Amino acid sequence: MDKSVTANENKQQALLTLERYLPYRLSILSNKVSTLVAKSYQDKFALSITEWRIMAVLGEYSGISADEISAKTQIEKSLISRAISKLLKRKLIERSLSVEDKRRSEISLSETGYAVYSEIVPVSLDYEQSLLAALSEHEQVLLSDLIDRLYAHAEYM
Amino acid sequence: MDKSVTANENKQQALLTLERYLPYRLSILSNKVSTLVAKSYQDKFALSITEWRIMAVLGEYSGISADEISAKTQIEKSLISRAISKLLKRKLIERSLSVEDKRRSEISLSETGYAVYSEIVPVSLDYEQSLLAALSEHEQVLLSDLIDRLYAHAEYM
DNA sequence: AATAAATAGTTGCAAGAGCAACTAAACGGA
DNA sequence: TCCGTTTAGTTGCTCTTGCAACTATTTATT
Repeated sequence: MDKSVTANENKQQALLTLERYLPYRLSILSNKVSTLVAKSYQDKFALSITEWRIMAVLGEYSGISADEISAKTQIEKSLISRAISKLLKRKLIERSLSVEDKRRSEISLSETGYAVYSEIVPVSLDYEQSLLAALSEHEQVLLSDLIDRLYAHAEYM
Repeated sequence: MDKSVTANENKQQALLTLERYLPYRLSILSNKVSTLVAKSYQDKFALSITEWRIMAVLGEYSGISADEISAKTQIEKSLISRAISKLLKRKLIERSLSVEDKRRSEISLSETGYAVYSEIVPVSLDYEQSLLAALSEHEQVLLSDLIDRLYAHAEYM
């Protein structure tokens, strides 16, 4: 018997074809895309995806707390805490304690951090664009919308 | 000054909004979906996502090698190797050495493994369906197509 | 046939991820 | 004001992930 003949051909069993299974396909697409983009800055700046995402939100929102970074990046707060230590050591970010709430810290990009940020952003956006070049303008908008709705629905489930 | 005011409002810098950045959005959507689906079988069968994916391909292709599983699941071969050991210990799969090629192993679901597989598949498919319920039939087809094209393009890059 | 190159699978190791326990500070009643 | 609860952040621990080195076997080259 041929090894690659499906095991289910004579069975009444519902068949799950992994290659067609949405959660799986999302996962490998996401993985491929993330590692692809990460390569564009890892050699030059030695930033992990987590670290880069933290810097990305800091580029947008300066002076926010670790918890807010966690919320915006969806990265677990212990990971944020450790990544922040690293970025502080490398002087890419700065931290000060909030006056009103001494538990809270206020984090922002340092001069160097902002320079790095400014260099990576265009590269990352270019990468996104060349990825999306596979789709028409209209399809890009569509995909964006579908992702948002799927996410909202998944969150709700 | 308001803490949440953007840091870039007065600068000529291209802005990367993480929440709108495709690689990021794909990543959190994929994560959300995977962990959601995983929950549906983890309590009952204590299978990791990796283990479940291996069993899923074995349900389709019986008697394939570790390398072929790796190719089909896109999971790194060392992870496959370790997952296989675990599944063997739990007697969910069986392994025999190929006669023609003694390096090669031929892996298939055990009786128990197939029983587990048969129980999980419908649950997983249901989950996929309830996820996709957020989209119309037409949109589902569309999404599927967009994912495929993006993936093909990313692989090509 | 002998040796080099390629392939299947395993294992070591170091980094990443995530849960949970913990400290310190702030808040919210009674 | 006092005490229980919540919140911000850190750290310990464990499991996962992924690269790279390694063994065993097979294939290719001369």
